[in-house]
Amino acid sequence: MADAARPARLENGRRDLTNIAIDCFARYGYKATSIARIAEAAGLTKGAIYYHFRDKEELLFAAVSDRLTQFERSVTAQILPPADAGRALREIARVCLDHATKSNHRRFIVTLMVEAIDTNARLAEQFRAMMHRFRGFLREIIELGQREGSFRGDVSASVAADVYAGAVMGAEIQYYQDPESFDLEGTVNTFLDQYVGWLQRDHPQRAERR
Amino acid sequence: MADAARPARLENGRRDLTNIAIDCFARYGYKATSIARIAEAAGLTKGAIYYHFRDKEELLFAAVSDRLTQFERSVTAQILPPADAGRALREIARVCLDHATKSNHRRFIVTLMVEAIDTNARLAEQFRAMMHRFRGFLREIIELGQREGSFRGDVSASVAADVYAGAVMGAEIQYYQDPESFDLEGTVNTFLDQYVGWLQRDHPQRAERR
Amino acid sequence: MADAARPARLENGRRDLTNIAIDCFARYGYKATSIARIAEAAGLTKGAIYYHFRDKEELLFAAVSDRLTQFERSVTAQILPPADAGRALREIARVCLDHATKSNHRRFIVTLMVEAIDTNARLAEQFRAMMHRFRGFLREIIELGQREGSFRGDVSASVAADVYAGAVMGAEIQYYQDPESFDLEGTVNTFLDQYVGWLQRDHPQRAERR
Amino acid sequence: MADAARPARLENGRRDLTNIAIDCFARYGYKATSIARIAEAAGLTKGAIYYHFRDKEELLFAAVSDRLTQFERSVTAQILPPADAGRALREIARVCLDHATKSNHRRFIVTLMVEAIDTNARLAEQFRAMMHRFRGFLREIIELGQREGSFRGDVSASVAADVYAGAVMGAEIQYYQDPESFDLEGTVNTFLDQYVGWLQRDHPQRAERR
DNA sequence: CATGAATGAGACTTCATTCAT
DNA sequence: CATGAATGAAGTCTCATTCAT
Repeated sequence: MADAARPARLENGRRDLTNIAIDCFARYGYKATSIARIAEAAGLTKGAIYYHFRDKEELLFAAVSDRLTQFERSVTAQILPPADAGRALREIARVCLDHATKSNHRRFIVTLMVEAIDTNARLAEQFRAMMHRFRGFLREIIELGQREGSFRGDVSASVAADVYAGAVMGAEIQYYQDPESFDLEGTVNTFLDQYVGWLQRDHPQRAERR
Repeated sequence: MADAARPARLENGRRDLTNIAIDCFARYGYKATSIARIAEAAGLTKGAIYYHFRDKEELLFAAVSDRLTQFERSVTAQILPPADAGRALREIARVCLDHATKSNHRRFIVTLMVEAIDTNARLAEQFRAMMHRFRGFLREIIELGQREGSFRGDVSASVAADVYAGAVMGAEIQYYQDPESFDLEGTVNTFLDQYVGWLQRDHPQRAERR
Repeated sequence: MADAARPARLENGRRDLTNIAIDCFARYGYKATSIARIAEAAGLTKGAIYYHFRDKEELLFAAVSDRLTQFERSVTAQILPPADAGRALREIARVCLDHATKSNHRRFIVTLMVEAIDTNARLAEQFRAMMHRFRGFLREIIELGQREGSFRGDVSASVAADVYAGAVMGAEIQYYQDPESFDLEGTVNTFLDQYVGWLQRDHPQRAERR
Repeated sequence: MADAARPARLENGRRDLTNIAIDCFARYGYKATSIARIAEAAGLTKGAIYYHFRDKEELLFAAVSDRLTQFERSVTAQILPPADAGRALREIARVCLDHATKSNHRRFIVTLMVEAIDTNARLAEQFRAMMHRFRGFLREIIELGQREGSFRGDVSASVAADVYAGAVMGAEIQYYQDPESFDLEGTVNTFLDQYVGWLQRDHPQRAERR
């Protein structure tokens, strides 16, 4: 199709392809992104893709793994060392919001995470694991705060982590759904105020019921 | 899902079909559910489906509308009249959890809500509107609490509603992702304690130091 | 679908339907006109059409027969009695042009006449017969002219009729193809001048040098 | 139609396919020719057709373009240089009759040309353009005759071209409609006698009225 | 007479995937 | 490594037609 001298667009095979692929996936959705589209975006033919990846699914998997790794790195990298647990929780939320608003990749990942639940077992497992690690990371921070004494000790760090993860993700989704009018930052900040306030309140004596 | 004894032929045309359809969609996902599959499940031929619905998309739309209406009804019906704002918020969450755990329809709806964002403009709009109504409903309850004096007046009822909606939805998604090991009820209850506690604290009458 | 009191649109079944049908056919073409479309245009349901006509094809056949009859009537009615053969030929052309430019029915008929050739044997036969009658009619006029002595006797009236029929039809088609810029009237008039001139020239009584 | 020995697999992709396709179209009509039929005739699968052509329509378009080009080539090739304008007009008619009687492709083209008018805008435009070129070609020949002095100068070369094109096409259609009994050659020859005679008659003084 | 529901066959089209060169 | 050509299965949709009520 391309005659004569076409500047070879790719140099390191797989890696470049996953980047291009996730771009396409993020723009059109997984199903609606045909191999042909990715191939075209990469300046290759479909056959070439199959040299690098057994499957469309494997391509997706690789692409998602890439992004996930990047995300996890950017969370842990910027947080450590978490001198102050409260501040750390705010930092993590900031990183999430950053990702959420700066490109559509994060949005695709979240979308896919939900989609994959009943669609792609292998991917679902990967996401499950990622969320598991994420919540584990949060839990550690909360436990740290508890050990430090800045966080109350009468709450399950584990459940608290779940609440946090859910609140941030739920806010994100509302934002994706309606970016024009949903105030993502305000919502998350309000949540953080309330959440961190709750964790820091030190009334072991005052039992919460139910 | 199909109630009791279905007499080989459908009687309520569209209505029955949307029920059957959403069952299939919920089990296999939208894309993976072929018209043929729905037709078979309904004991009809493909053509019959197209007699009732112009499109696969319209069938989805109708099916989703049905469910949404049902959900909204079950929320408003069981809540009104909301004598006590705090209790009302807990009730709503209970209804959501109920739907979330009793059938896969709700799960499908939530999944689809995310999927549709970049996939189906008309549906996305419907979900946007539904979420809008839902948050509006929550906001009214919160404002009621504020007027009653049981909720603090120094927070934006609107943002508070967003926080609530996000936290519940985020928890649900984590549960859908990992129903075996994610403690949905615990997470939501913990959130509610903290959230309602936050709303009830600090209102004029009740002095608070620090 | 139609509730309560709908003003019965049709009174004499078949006849009304053929009129409506040919309107649709002329607008969208035969294949592209579904029974549903005709039914809707008639304010009926598909089933009702099948009460009156065995087939879509029969409906077309009946509709075409109607039009053809009308056309033939309008040709013979306005021509008779053909005092002057030359003038009669001009009259006939005028009638054709009239039909050609005043509605899209004639255009549909011509289109269909060509289409039907390899598509619909029964219809093709009907058109063949119609053209046969038309050419026969022309031939008679020419023979009349020959007997009268106003037309030359050394040409086959039959072939002359064929030439005439073809020239008019060919002009029409060019016009249908490009109504904006094809000068139908001019073309046919020029043809008639030349054709009638040819028929009138050289006949025995009327000496002609060179 | 496919020349000589086709080695089980096609070699010239598109070109071969257009040939096979037009064969099918000419035999069964456009609508009645399914992609499956063409694929089978080509010894390929449906998918292969879609590799080469985006659409059934594009396949038709390509096939028609091919034929049209061939026709135009065979007209211009065999005519040039038109030493004698009168003879050239007879030659062109001969080429048309040749095409008309030797294969059903020409017949299909003419049929389609009429069908396409209200059915396929792009194709209609192509036919319009072709007819435009054809009439232009004829006009030039007539003008040549006029400059040479062998044709009378008091007629519009343009309208004369239209008359010629229509008469030949109209004769053809009558022939297609009834090949057994319609005398195509006789009709066209009679027309040519009369037409060329008319053009050659040099009476500027003898005005034709209306 | 007419309707509404349903059928069934077939059409077009898409796409992941394969493979010889 | 890469391409171009091809496959084959599946999917969505259309439509003439039938029939019980």
